[in-house]
Order: sequence, then structure tokens, then C-alpha cells
Amino acid sequence: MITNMKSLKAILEEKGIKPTYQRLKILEYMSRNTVNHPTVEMIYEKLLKDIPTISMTTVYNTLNAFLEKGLVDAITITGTEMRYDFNTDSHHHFLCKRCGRIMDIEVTCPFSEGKKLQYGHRVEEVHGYFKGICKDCLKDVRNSAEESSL
Amino acid sequence: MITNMKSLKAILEEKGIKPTYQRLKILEYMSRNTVNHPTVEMIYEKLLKDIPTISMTTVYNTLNAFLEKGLVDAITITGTEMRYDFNTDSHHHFLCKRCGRIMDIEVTCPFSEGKKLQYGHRVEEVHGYFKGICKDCLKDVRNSAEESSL
DNA sequence: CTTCATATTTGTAATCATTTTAAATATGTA
DNA sequence: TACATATTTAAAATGATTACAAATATGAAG
Repeated sequence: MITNMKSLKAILEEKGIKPTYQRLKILEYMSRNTVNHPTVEMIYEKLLKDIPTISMTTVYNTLNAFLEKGLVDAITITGTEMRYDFNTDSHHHFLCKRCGRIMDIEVTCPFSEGKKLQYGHRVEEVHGYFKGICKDCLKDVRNSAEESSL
Repeated sequence: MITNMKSLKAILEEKGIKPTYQRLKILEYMSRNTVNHPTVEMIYEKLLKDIPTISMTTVYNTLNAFLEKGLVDAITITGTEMRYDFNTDSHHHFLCKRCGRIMDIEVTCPFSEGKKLQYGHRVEEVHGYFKGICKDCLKDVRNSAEESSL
């Protein structure tokens, strides 16, 4: 787990991205929030506390730069806004329709491998996700049902 | 393959959707265009020729109704606009970054089955897609390379 | 065939995520 | 210190989608 400023700086330099304060802070945020798959808005709102002058545009530009260099992945799963993922290792996601959380899912199969595609297309990206009701929400629903039947 | 007005009407009635002219035409379009995964715009532009008064809103409303009743699937793959699919059988997609075409992909594995998810979540939807360069575009690229080396 | 209630369609305006643009600011170098 | 370049910023533009309200169609009751 890489969380200190020094190695974040090294990561950016390695990718040929000038390590400005904003970029370091955005990368730091991403590296520390690997479970919530944040939106631009979420990142922006959080960084406002440290950098009161930061703009949405900077967050957008920075994430697009990170994306190009493979520092983050972009995931379109909610249908409304882009989610970003610091974990660029091959994995899939689960979106809970009730609480809205996005969780990582590990699946190994011809789909997640991608390469075995027989159609002659050159596969560059593999995206997989599920939608449904997450474990925790299922528990909540059960609890509510119990309450209402008292 | 269901393409005549009569059975389209039956499909709508079966789902409790009143078979208006617009809805029949939209369903007809969907049933006849199973390979291009159209946008709302594409459907709208085509139907304008038959129904000069049709509105975008009607196409949106109708597709949302179809979606709710499971007559079509919605796929978010380009990141910019929703694509609709008349084929609601479990399958995945390939988006060509060069020509923009979306092709059907058949894959059978734990991911496409969905059910085998070990995390305790209730899976209601399975979405999978690849991005890359399609077979035909790869050929084009090769041909261009040959030309430029003449 | 009229009247009325309801559903559908339509056009316009609003919304929301994202991109574009241009000015302001910061950075690095001569 | 001065200048060229990159970055950040705010504001405006864009584009897909939804909300809204008026117009139109539909279907049943008298």
C-alpha cells in the first residue's frame, strides 16, 4: 500500500506527469480510497477542505491524465456518472441498487481473461460488473421484514 | 424472428403495454435492428421518416417502459449514451474503438452465469463487455500499412 | 353520437455530468 | 528578473436525459 507523498510523487514522475500539488492530492485521495470507487464530485468535495481554490475542471483533467497513463481505471456502472478506481489490476465490480456501493469482485474465467476471444477482435479492455442487492442490504431487508411482522 | 405487426402487438399486450402506433414502430425497429445496438437518436431519426411528428421524449419514454418490462436491455458501453438491445438473452458485447460498432459476444463462464458469486450478494444483472479493435478494422489497418509502404 | 376521464404524445425547458475555452497563475530556465 | 510554457481556474458550452405542462388520442358511459 503506497500512501506517503514521496512515493506518490515518484509514481507521477515515472509516468511523465508533473507532480503538482493538486495532482499529488488527487492521487493520494485515490490511493487511500480504493473501496469507494469515487466520482469526480466526491474527490472534489473532499479536496476542497485542503485546497479551497481547487476546481472541478482540475479534477477532471487530472483523472483523464491518470487514465491515459494507466494510473487509474474508469468504470461506467451507474449509468449517470463515471467512477474511478485506483486498483488497475483485472477485476470486476458489483453495484448495489439499494445502497449504491460498488464492491470489487474477483472472477477468473474466459471473460475476465479476455484473451481467449475467438472472434478475431483485438481486446484492449475487459469490463465486467453485476448489479443487485448487496449482502448487507439483504440483511437490512430481512430485519425490516421481521420488524414489520411484530 | 418476430417481425410482423401482429405479433409485435401481442408482445406489448402480453407485457401490459398499450400497443400504440409509436410503441409498435419502436418495437418493430428494435426487432429488426438487433445487430447495431441503437441509440435513442438513431431510433428517432429512422422513425421520423414514418412518423414525422414523433418526439425524442416518446422514444425515451417507450424504451424506459420496454426496459421495465424486460422487452429490451440497456447497455452503457460507450460512456456517452445509452444503447438498447432487443436481445435480452444473456450475452456480452464488444465495442470497437475505431469504427464504433458494438458486437454480440457469447461467453460461458462463472462471470456470465453470475449465480456462482461467492460474496453473498443477490445478483440481478450481469454485464460484460470488451473494448478494442474489431476484426474488420484490424484488416483495414493492415491494408493501410501496406499502402503506405508501397 | 356526445361527453367526460384517462392515457399518450409532444415540445419546451430544466438538469446534470463533462468538455471547451480563455484568462489567471505558477513553474522552470536563460 | 524576464520570458516561455504548463497548469489551474472560472465560466460558458455541450450533449444526453428527464421533468413538466399543454395538446391530442382513446375508450367507456350516457
